[in-house]
Amino acid sequence: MNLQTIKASCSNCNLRELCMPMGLDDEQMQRIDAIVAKRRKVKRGSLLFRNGETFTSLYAIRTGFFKTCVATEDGRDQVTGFQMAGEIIGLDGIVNDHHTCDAVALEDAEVCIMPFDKLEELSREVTALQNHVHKVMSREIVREHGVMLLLGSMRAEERLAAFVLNLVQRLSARGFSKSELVLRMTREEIGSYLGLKLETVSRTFSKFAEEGIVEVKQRHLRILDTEALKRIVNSQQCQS
Amino acid sequence: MNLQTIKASCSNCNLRELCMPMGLDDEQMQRIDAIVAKRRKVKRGSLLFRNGETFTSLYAIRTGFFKTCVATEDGRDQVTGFQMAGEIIGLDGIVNDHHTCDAVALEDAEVCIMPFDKLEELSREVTALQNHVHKVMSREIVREHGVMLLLGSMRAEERLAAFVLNLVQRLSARGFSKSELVLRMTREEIGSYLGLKLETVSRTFSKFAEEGIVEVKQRHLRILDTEALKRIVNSQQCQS
DNA sequence: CGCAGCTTTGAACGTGGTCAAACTAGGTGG
DNA sequence: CCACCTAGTTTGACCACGTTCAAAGCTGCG
Repeated sequence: MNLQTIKASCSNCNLRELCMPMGLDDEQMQRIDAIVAKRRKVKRGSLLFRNGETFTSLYAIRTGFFKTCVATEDGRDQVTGFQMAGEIIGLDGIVNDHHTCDAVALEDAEVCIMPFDKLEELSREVTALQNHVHKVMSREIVREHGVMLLLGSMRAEERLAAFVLNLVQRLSARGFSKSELVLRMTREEIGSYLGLKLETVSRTFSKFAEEGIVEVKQRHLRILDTEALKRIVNSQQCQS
Repeated sequence: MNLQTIKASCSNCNLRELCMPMGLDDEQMQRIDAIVAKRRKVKRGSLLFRNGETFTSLYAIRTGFFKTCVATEDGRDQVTGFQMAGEIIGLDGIVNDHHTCDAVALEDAEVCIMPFDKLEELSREVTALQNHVHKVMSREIVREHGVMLLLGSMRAEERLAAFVLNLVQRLSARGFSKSELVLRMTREEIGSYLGLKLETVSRTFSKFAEEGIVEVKQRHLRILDTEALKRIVNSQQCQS
């Protein structure tokens, strides 16, 4: 268990606009600060929370990179998402007061702890916060619709192209390069997320590289032709 | 457009325990009644809301059966869920104030209209309602995790078995038979939901029928061996 | 240096997709 | 009332995409 906790402060956090509502006055900001009191460091490879664990808090990622995954009794498992700085995880725990998936840090990470009872309490008084919480949850629902579309109707190349575009888009929204990125996850984890085997992911990357669309060197990825990736995703092939 | 609206009342609705929080006092119940003021009838085949439409309300299904589906520009589309009485639809619209999927009635239906601004307002005062809204959204997130697991890691037979078991479980929770059901959707819609082609759905039903697991007669389905279906879903075949 | 974990690549195979045709049920109009 | 039409379903034959199994290569770390 990794329980190192540190005092947090949203008011002077540069990720504020990503995980908090906008247009709050000083008093409201302070009240949020009071609630998001602590941070927690999570070492690469260790869990922020695990399936079955009691749910108490949502977590805002400050630094680092996570995957969430669900599992069946018979040992199957499925990566349900990759999360980066500014994103909120733990929403799955609200229904039944315990988590239904694992959250694993793919690199050393730090999260802000947001106790959910306090969050509910405050969002009864701060309308902007209430609305924000609703939007965060709805956004997650819409994101998952997109993943279902991907898993249900796309071919391997389309899936991987969509995946890369999505990653680079989120990274560029955080000030990183639009054309270069380091994959924080293994081929197997990408495959699990995309409903493919790791060999297929590897092969498809190689194919993209042969075609001059990307440069792949292990986990390092350079995008040479973004438009080609977009064309692959929107290829009318599966017109039905 | 189908705008027939009728006065609603949650307080004496027999689906109350499905779509509303429990343990409310009379005053709270009345305030909810005041908000869920109207119902709307939706004819088989017509839309409750469509992609792009402005979001104003959530809908609680009173009678009937819906599908929701998302689409890409290039004509691909994906059924993201089937919803029945007591379930809430429209959550996708909260993030961006407009819907991102279509909701189609698969049989004549009636829904209760819950204006979302009013719902937010009241849930600031009625804690049980606030908590309920959060749980409804979280439940949808968890459900979608399950679909992702299905689409990402199961084979055709496993998917269809899981689908049938899920349907019959939800129906039996509403007082219907555990062994007999009428499919409200086409093979194509089932296929879209499960990431399979309609022919595969048909073939797999036939296979189950040959094996004596179910009896299939068009849309009418009788389950002869529930345990066999469960075994198919939990088959360790994809042990990885 | 040597080992473990991850990745790449090849060859053979199988599940599910594609295309096509026949069949069924339900609704409409002559 | 039956003939017809449409939408949906079933079944067959063939094919392709992605999986499986296997081996070799790369990278980083103790």
